[in-house]
Amino acid sequence: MIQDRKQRVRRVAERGETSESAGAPDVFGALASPVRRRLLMALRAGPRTVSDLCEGLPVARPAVSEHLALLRDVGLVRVQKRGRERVYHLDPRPLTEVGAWLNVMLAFWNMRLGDLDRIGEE
Amino acid sequence: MIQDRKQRVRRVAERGETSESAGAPDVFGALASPVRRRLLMALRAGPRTVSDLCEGLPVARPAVSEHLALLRDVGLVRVQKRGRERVYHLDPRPLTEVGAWLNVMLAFWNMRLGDLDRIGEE
DNA sequence: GGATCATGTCGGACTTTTCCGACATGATCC
DNA sequence: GGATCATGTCGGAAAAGTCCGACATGATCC
Repeated sequence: MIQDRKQRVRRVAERGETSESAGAPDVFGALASPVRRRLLMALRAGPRTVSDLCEGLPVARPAVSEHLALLRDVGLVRVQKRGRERVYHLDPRPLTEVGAWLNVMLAFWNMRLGDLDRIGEE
Repeated sequence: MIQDRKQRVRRVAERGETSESAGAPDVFGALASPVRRRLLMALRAGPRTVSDLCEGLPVARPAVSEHLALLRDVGLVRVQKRGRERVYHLDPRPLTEVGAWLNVMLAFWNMRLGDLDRIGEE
């Protein structure tokens, strides 16, 4: 999460930068917010409208709307118009990037589990 | 990553708040920074001193030092004094929290893989 | 002891994020 | 058409994050 969403979008639009060079928030950044993680968890049960998703959350609707926009940017959710509502669907495919990264780290763990004991607390 | 590290530490110290209520950065927040992810990846190969870890990174040493402090706070690394150096070790155990969270999300995916096709782009 | 090296931390600048109230848009209902 | 509902977006404030130069600390070496 290197940059403001508005700024980034503007820079990509005005100067033809790639999302990459403009510092697009990545999946890891998207998961950094507890609110966004709760949104994703809520969507696990099925598609939901924005109003539905707002319930039980500690922030007001505009904030939720922006969190959803960020999740949209990184591809974790998709929208469907339905009348005057927007229905959000979960799309967990970008999470495989996190999974892959994690596997690399935990592979190390499995291979050297015993090492942890030898690490002094100083 | 809800709060400034210095502030949080102060609040925990002065007012007896738990790390939880003071909004301690969690593992997800720790992984949000590319620099921190690179640090963890570098530590995969084995223990490293701070100077070693600084090489090839796009930021100066004080920044690296603070990133390491945050990783220490969430338990992803441990330190060992060795002479005038500090040797950092990887401790991937907190990553299991991320792994567990991810499994819940991806379980959904496996169970409803076909649904993705039916989601309209609008 | 004094010089040097490795590292942590402080002070402050700058950027990004988060959040909200207010307004804009577009669909629905009467 | 006008009222209403669901949602997005803007403007701006407040908080958090990131980064660096400068200084502090503590170990080593002479």
